[in-house]
Amino acid sequence: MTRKPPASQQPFAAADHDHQGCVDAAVAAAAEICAGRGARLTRLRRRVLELVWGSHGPVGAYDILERLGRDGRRAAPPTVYRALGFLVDQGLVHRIESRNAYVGCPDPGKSHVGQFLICRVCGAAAELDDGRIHAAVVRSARDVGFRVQHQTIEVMGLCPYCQARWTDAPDDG
Amino acid sequence: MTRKPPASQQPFAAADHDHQGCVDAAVAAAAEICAGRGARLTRLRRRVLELVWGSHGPVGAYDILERLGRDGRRAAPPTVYRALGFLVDQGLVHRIESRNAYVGCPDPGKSHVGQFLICRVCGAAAELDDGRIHAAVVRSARDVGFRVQHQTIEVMGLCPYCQARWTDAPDDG
DNA sequence: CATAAATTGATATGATATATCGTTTCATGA
DNA sequence: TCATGAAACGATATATCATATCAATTTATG
Repeated sequence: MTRKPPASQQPFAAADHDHQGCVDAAVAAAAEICAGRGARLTRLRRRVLELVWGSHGPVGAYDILERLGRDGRRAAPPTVYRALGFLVDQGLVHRIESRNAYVGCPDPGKSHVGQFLICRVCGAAAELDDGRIHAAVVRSARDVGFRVQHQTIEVMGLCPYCQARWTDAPDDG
Repeated sequence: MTRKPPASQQPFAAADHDHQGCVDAAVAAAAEICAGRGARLTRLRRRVLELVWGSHGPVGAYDILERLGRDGRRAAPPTVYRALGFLVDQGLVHRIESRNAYVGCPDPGKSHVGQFLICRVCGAAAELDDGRIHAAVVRSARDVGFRVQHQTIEVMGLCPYCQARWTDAPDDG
């Protein structure tokens, strides 16, 4: 190991982390997963995945579209949405409903029902996979006769790095 | 009591419930809350609230716009969004992020950090206010150094009434 | 009533997402 | 190799959701 651990091992990445390592790890993991499933991680899809991983925060589809344009590739919205759809279907990317945006899954081999923590200051997102939260939701739903199929859990607040500089905001627990 | 209990006392309303009672109760509660705060529940805002309460499911802003048009009132999108903004600010209506839609709060005097259960079949939404879920999220976030400010919890699945007729779907817990 | 603030109307535009159909690429087998 | 069908992609148009801006109206209050 000559570089810092990838994001998959830390909920929030430090400001000075080796982000290219995150991108490379995500692409490598995606390639392996797709190969194992016979799913085609085409050049376009790989590029969109890289662009989603351009930061640790959720990225809008039109941001990706614009960056594709800078590559010299002429792309229209359906091109991006189809690629994102593929990546979401494969569990490589998650959609953040409260932002209409997309974020890379830091551990696509495992969780696909995660909870997202999103920093209001720096925009970084962390994905948790806390079985206690999941179970608490299922249990509470069952108490009222509801059968859970999918959970959307998106939490806004302050990441550890931003709390140090922004400590006057009210919290919620 | 000559009518069935309003939705505020049942997480999911039966198909044959007295829905006008739900609407009336919501408007009455809203009027009382606004009066107590010096907030103005104008005719437009009251009408939008009624339209949000047109069903127990989330309603889109443009659906409300169209229904306002049927009233004979000429309305443009900002009119609806401003009214919805007021109602959301007052805690009378909640936005469902995963649907880009709005649903009436069945108990606006109390919870404003609820969890939503939304039926995939009939579209009905129920609002929970389960402190255990809330606490589980806050605790798990705190474990990774994250300070929670707002939680968005939206759960898709099958309501009790629809499960009886649609029991072959996979669940998530 | 005068006035200022709040609300609403009206126009334009921005932001996000999908339907549709034609073309290209790719895996597969004759 | 190359025919073939399926998958992916390009391109155009349009649907859907939301806000910026400024003018007109209504409302609370002195």
